This record gives sequence, C-alpha cells and structure tokens, in this order.
Amino acid sequence: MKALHLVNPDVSASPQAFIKLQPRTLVHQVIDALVAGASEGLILPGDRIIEADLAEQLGVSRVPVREALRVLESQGIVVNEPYKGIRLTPVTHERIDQLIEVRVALETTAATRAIRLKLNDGPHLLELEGIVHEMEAMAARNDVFGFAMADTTFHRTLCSYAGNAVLSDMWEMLARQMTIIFGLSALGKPMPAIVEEHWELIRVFRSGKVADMARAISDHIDVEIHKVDLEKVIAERRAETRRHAPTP
Amino acid sequence: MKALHLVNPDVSASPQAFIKLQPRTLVHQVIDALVAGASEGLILPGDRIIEADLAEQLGVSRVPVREALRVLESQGIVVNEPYKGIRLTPVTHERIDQLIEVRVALETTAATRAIRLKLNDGPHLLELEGIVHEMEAMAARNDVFGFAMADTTFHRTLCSYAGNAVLSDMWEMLARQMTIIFGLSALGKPMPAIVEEHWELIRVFRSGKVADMARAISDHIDVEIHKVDLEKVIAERRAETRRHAPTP
DNA sequence: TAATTTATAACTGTATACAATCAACACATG
DNA sequence: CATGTGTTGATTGTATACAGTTATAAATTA
Repeated sequence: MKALHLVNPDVSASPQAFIKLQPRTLVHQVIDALVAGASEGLILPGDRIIEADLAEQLGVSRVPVREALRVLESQGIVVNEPYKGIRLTPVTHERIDQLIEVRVALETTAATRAIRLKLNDGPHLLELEGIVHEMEAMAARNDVFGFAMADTTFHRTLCSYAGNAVLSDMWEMLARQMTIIFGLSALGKPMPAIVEEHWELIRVFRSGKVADMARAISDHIDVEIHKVDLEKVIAERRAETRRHAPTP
Repeated sequence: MKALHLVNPDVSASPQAFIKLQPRTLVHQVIDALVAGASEGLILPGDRIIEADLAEQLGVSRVPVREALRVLESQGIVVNEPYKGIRLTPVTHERIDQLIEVRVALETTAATRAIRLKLNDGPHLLELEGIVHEMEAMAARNDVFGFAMADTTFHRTLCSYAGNAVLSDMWEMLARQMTIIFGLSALGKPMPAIVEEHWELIRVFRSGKVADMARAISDHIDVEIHKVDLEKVIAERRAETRRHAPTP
C-alpha cells in the first residue's frame, strides 16, 4: 500500500547538474507530499490530519509539518480550529463554484493579456497544440492520470503567457485545490470531448477575439467539472483507499 | 518611538461579549503585527526581517514567528532564501502592475456577479454611499490614514457582494500587499478626485452595465496608483522612520 | 437508565535547545 | 596589492520537551 512520503530531488540523476535547483527545505517537501497524497486520495476532503502522525510518516519532526500546514491553511487547502485540529478543507458545491468563478476570471485575464501582447502566435500556438497532442496520447492509452496532468499543464501554460507571476501563483493555488477535490482522475466528461474543447480554445485564442475567449474559457471549465456528483466522487475515492478515519 | 507589538483583542471592552471571537493564536497576532508594522513603514520593502529579533520585540518565541513568516511567504508578502534570510518583498513597477491587473480582474468579476445577483439595489448602494461619505469626512479633516482605510473598505465591500469567499480571500491578499507597498497614506492623487471616482463607480454599478463596470474599475485603480514614483515613496518613508538597516 | 461530574488520554500551541549553513573578516600567500 | 583561505559570528533549519486545551469515557448520583 502506498503511503505519504517525501520526495528529495534526485540530484544524482543529472551528473552535471549545474542547474542550481534551490535547496528545498523540509517544509516545502512536506507541502508537496501532502498535496500529492491528497491528489492520490490518501487523504480526502474532511479528513483529519494529525501533526504527529504525519511527522512520523514522513520521518521529520513536527516543526516543518506545522509550518507546512500553516501555509496550506493560508491557501485554503486545510482548515484549522485552534486546539481542535486540522482537516482537509471539506468540499461543498458552493466552494467549487467559487473556485471555478475565480479560476475563470484569472484564465480569462491571462488570455486577454496574452492576446494584447500578441503572444497568440506561431511558437505559442505550437506549444499549446503539443500539449493537446499529449492529451490525445494519454487518452489513447487510457492514462487518466497523465491526461489530467496534461490538461492542467495546458491551462498553466496559457496562464504563463500573461507573464504575470502574481496571477500564476494564484492560479496554482486554485488548481491545487481543484486537483485535491477531484483527484487526478475523476472528471465528469469523456476524454475525447475534453480534447475537442481544448482544440476549440486554441482556435479562439489564435483568432484573438477577447470576448470569445472569455466565453470559451468559462464554458470549458464549467462544463468540464460542473456536473460531477461530489458526495459520490468522494465516497468512491474513500472506498478505494479506506485507511483514514471518517469524519466524526 | 513606536515599535512592533501584538494586539490582543480587548475582551473586557464588551462586558457581555458573547460573540465567540475565535481564539486567535499567537501566529495570527504575529501576522497582524507584521502587516501593521509594514503598513506604518516600520519595515519597508527590501528590509531584512530577523526571526529572533522579531520574536524578542513581540515577546514570543521563534516558533510562532516562523510560522507567521511562512504564511506571509506563501502570500508573497515576504521572500525567503533558505539559510540566507527573509525580507519584505522588494517592490518593482512590474510587480505593482501585476498586482493591479489581478486586483482589477477580481473586482470586476465580483461586481459583475453582484449585478447578476441583482445586488446593485437600494440597501447595497446605500452602504457604498455611506462609505464614500466617510471618505469625504476624512478628506475634510485631512486624515489621510482614515481616508485610505475608507477607500479600502469601499472596494472590500464591493467585493463582498459577490458572496465568493475564495475571491474575497484573494482580494485581501492583494490589498494587503498594496497597503504595504504604499503605506496607508501615500496615494498619487488628490483626495477629492478619488472621491469623485468612487461616486462614478457607484453610478455605473447602479446602472448594472457590466462592460462599463469593468472599464470603470480598471480606470479607477490604474489612475489611482499608477503614477506614483516608487523609489521616491520608499525613500521618503525610510527617511521618516530611519530605524532599520538599509538593504545591503 | 439518564444525566452529570470527574479523570484521563490525545492532541495542539509554545518554548527552549541544538545542528547546519552562510557571510564577513582577518590573515597568509603569491 | 590582489587573491585565496581558514575562522568566527550570526542566522536560519530542525528536533525535543513542556504547557494548555479539548474530547472521550469511566464513575457517580438521581
């Protein structure tokens, strides 16, 4: 059975690693481990997270764990009641709607900015198309995990064209939360349809019509996620990995 | 000379305080103290923040200080290089532009949602008008601090009408950063002009024309802040309170 | 049995102590 | 004089220990 674990960046992998990968502290590793674990369904929304247990599982002391949890709290990934405990933020339809609304706003802003910067040109379109091809490949081999990853990459890439670090950071926050909620697999739509929507996004992006772009993004994200039955998804994922105490 | 300090909520103030104000942990108090200190110019962008010193100033141990700094780091308020130190995020014109772009996007989204929810009606307009009257009162007595506070309240209130907690949280993050950058005083425009722009915002909001709203907000925030000379502002504020070591 | 009290365990919040890393300076060396 | 090198001090990262709070459950009483 898989379990939470740290992932130290394997420096030896690149023998001449002059790339100065910033020394990641334990805190960041804990954050990644938690997000990864949540994405895999090892922890589910509403589940309690106990500092000491987590620290032991990861083989670190409570201090970096606490700091990681504080960061995640400030990002809305976990909720904390003093002296009562920390748990993965419970999911409601209301919250999902809110996440989507903000995410659409950010992506629309990013795309609009990119168009204004004339970045809807050859190289960038090529990059986006490459990602969609990746999605198609994943769909062909029925790799839902890889498919979801590529999907996320597409939107992240589009956002990056705005060249706005603040926007990208916030987008990451939202994307993480949605990843945790839906895992990296369960989407409410067949993969071919999602692929087609991305081709449509690229077409609109190339056309440079800002208004159309706004609507296309909104439709896409809404449709992609909106019709999922929350309780069912979570129940299923809990069934898959019944290892954590249910919410009281 | 003023200095950083914690602000324990004065419970005795309301004799029958049944309002169960959540027990704020030291971490949150430290966060508030830091943001407040930065707003007052006690700490300026680029200044180094030393955990131990801060802990001593506030009379707490390093642990809550560290957790507070981690949270602020994840929000972009401070930057951290492992083993090298933490400093208040240095300000660049680029970053300010980015903050503004996202803030405009969020406020526009909020206003649009509010209009869709038919919340541009009597009671809400009255509330907004009340805030602008507050701004006028502050302008009359030349209270720049109070004026800036009321200004912030206006925009926060407008955002709250969307009923989107995710959006509001993110807006707070941005607002805090801008507050820290500009302090609670220095704006690049005379107060009467700012007041007038808010009346205009209310008029457009009442009209319910979404497209106009987007442009009005964009113009307003841009104009309000864009023409400030950054280096000058910071230099002035540093001169006022020359107590912290300059950036190396 | 139901309700209430009390004790106990589990967990979080905070403080202190130690280890790891970096920056700056003195000093030697060519 | 410039440059490299060890040494020291300061500061951050991590671990351990203790204090405070809450919840669970046993025990007592009606």
